[in-house]
Amino acid sequence: MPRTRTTAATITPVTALNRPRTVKGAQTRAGLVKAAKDIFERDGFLEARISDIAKRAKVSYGAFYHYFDSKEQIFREVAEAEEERLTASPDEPSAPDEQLSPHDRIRRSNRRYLERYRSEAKIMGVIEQVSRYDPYVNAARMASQKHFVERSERSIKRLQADGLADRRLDPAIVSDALGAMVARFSELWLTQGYRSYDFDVAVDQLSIIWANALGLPPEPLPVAPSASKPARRKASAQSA
Amino acid sequence: MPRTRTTAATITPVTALNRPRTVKGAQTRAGLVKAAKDIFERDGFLEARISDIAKRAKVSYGAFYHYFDSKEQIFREVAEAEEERLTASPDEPSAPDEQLSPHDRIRRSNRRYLERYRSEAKIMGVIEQVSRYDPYVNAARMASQKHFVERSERSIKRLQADGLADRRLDPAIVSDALGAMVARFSELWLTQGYRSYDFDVAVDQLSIIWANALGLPPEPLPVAPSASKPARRKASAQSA
Amino acid sequence: MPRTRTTAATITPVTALNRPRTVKGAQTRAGLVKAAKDIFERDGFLEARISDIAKRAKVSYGAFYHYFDSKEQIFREVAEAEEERLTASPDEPSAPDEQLSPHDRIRRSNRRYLERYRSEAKIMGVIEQVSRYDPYVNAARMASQKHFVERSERSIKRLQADGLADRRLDPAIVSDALGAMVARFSELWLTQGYRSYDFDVAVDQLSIIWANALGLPPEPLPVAPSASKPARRKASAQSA
Amino acid sequence: MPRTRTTAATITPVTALNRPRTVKGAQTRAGLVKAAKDIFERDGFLEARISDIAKRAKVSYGAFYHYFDSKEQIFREVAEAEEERLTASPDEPSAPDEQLSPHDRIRRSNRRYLERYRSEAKIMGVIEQVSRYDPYVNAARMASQKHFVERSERSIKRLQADGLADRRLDPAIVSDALGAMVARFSELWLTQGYRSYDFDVAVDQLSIIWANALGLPPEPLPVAPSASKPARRKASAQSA
DNA sequence: AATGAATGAGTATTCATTCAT
DNA sequence: AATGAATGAATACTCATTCAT
Repeated sequence: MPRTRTTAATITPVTALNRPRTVKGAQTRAGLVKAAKDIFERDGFLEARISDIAKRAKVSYGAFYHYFDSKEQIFREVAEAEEERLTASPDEPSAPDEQLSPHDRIRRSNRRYLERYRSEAKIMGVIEQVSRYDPYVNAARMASQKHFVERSERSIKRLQADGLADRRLDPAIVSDALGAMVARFSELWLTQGYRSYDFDVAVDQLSIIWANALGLPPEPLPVAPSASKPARRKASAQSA
Repeated sequence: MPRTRTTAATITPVTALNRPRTVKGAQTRAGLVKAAKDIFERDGFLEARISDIAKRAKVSYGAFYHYFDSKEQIFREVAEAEEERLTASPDEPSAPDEQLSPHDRIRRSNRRYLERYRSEAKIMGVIEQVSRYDPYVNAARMASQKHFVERSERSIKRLQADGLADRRLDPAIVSDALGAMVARFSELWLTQGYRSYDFDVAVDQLSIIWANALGLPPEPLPVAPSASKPARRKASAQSA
Repeated sequence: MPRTRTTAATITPVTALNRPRTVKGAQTRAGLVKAAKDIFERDGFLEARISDIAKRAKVSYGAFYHYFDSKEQIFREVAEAEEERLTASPDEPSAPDEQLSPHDRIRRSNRRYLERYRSEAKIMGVIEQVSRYDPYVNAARMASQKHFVERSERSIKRLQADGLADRRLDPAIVSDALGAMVARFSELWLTQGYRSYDFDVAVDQLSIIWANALGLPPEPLPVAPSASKPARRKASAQSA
Repeated sequence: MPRTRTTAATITPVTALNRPRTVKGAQTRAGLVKAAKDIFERDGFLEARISDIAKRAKVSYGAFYHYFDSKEQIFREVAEAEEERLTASPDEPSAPDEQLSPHDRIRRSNRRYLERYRSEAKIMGVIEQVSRYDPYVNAARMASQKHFVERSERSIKRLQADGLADRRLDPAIVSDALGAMVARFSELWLTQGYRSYDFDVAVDQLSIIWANALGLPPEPLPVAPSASKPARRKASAQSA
């Protein structure tokens, strides 16, 4: 097929792709994946040319097809790697969850997501695009989203059981909705250049929305003994 | 150029090539738009063929180009019509806003959005797709989103001024975020078949999240004077 | 698919080919078929290039695909036309069959076949080639062969019923075998340049074999009253 | 040139690139030939992939090219082996030819040919295919055919000299034609699945045609002294 | 002897768009 | 207004063959 028709129907190809069996082969393959990501970031999926990928990896046209079946396939590999990165456990063990207040856990989780999204914003934008017509990429996107949503869902259930969260909330829908909020907000803000916010402010605001939405009791003030008006906290939060 | 690549750079003016000057011409043009929508719904933007559109409109190849410059252009027209439909004022004048409680206004607004999204879910899915690579369509999508967001923003400001909404909230970010939540939740649920929810439950839950997020004071019970526990309200809210 | 893989599995394509709807279109299409035959004769099927066909027909690349789906398809059309030519009724009504002796009918039939095969020997050679890997072309080849075989079969049955042909013969197998003989002999002689025979001699010899094979009684001498030795006839037959 | 088009012009010498010098090498080479035959039988020549041949022989890509120049070359070797098998002298010395009647010799010869063709029908079909575009394979096919034809030709001459065969027959043409008949009938019947005949019946019928064609005097009944009607012989012939 | 990574020329095919009628 | 024939640029993909190890 001379022209890639990005069809949902395209099922996994018959031709098995070659797994590299030597160190050199593994390097070549890795180089292709790296090059592909660069090209996809630069040109988007549709405009990306296999020839450009091969050229940037400094290998021949054929080398590409030695390891990959198609542009779709290498993109899926790039996308999967990104989704894994997005859901990976943090490198530093950090404070154990138990020590943190619900508010802090929400904040930490949102910050982490936004930081990771931002650091790979360009390719995330392309993944968002492709996920709308490649069911495979969409599945990977969904799997990653599910990771966050299920964590929220468990957390919401626990908070409800503890009498800390609004009992009217359906944990499944609410975690979907809040997950959708963060994901779409990230895309809008970080890949589509829609308005520009201060990073810390955005983290803070999303976290307030999240905590409020769950109906969490007001957060005890971090350090100072008194100070009760919410309006005051705003400033301190933004400066964080 | 025999073939237009769907390039982000291609931003042609909206002006249609030929405005029909006769009744028959207007019919032909309208038939093409109608046919295009059907084909886009069936095949998506990338897979849609001008030939299929012309065939379905029962006109020739050339007739298409008599009225439209390109596939992009006719899609933009379809997309714009949808966005307008989404943001249109309700047909029935309904109760004046002033009469409604903030909670009810939120609920009504969410219900209207979800209803409209659902009734055209198929083409909305395609618009979501195309908006990721056609800046013009994206602009239309954003304009429609802005419509909702700005309304929320004004509303949040007013509620904050009235001491009814959490003052820590930045109205701009929050309205963006909540708008993102509803938009993305709609897409996930109504076009990507991700889980399936009861329509009324979904409206209700999104509205609770929204009201909670703004920190609105608890809603007075609709009819009965007493009954204070939130848990009880759940049932009545769902039946709304 | 950038490279034609001549696969037996290739089923009829989904894309309907365009039927010409104007006189000009019909001319273009016919020109392509003519050009294709020339190119196939010159280069064989595998080596033939669509671009060469289009060039020779003095139309663009796209014009080819306006009327045909693939190289296979246009070849099939060329092949079918040849097979039809091979089995077509003679232009001149000629002497009615009833008037002819069995020997003469055999001779006339063989002559006609060989003449027709010879006049299109080049393309027949290509058809023989392609019929070995394109089941569709093979089917056309078989259909034409069947035409001759069934005629022989009926004839053999009649001759057996009349006591003129060897009753041990199974009409189906024998007509297949004699049909195979003439077909393969034609290919060997006329397309593969295997030995070179005088045309009339070849017709005569094949016809003698055929008549002998059926066990027909000796043919009464054409003109002369006596002369009984077969050997003598040879000369006169060859000169026919 | 990275890719050899199967061109009629490509006539490379038979000399193998590397004759194996060790036992192991000879095994590898033999394994490749065996694997090649399997793959050619399964996929045909055009669809056969060197990679599949190497895989089936459980050796690497490079090993193939250590022993063979090209796909053409290994096919030629496979084809030659088949043609040799087809023309090989029978294993059992059998009754000396002199003892057999002309009818019996014809029958024995046809039976042997059909048996051998049938036992390797799959690869014979591929050889028929390739012989139409590889002149080298065609030459091998012709050589084998010539083997039979020349034997027939000598036999016909002898029978004519003995007054047993129709003197009008030109031994060269007739042996070509009858050889063509048996060869093509075999292909049609045994590789193309055209009708299906009982093996013994087919041998018998071809032999009757052959004997009749030569104008041999009727065969004396095998055992019994009397019984003169030809029709009766059919049964006994079939049981042969 | 053997491995398998790397090469890259060669071509069918698509389909938006133009234009003569 | 409408037809539909004609255009042709653009590219993914194959796989025989080479070659460094």
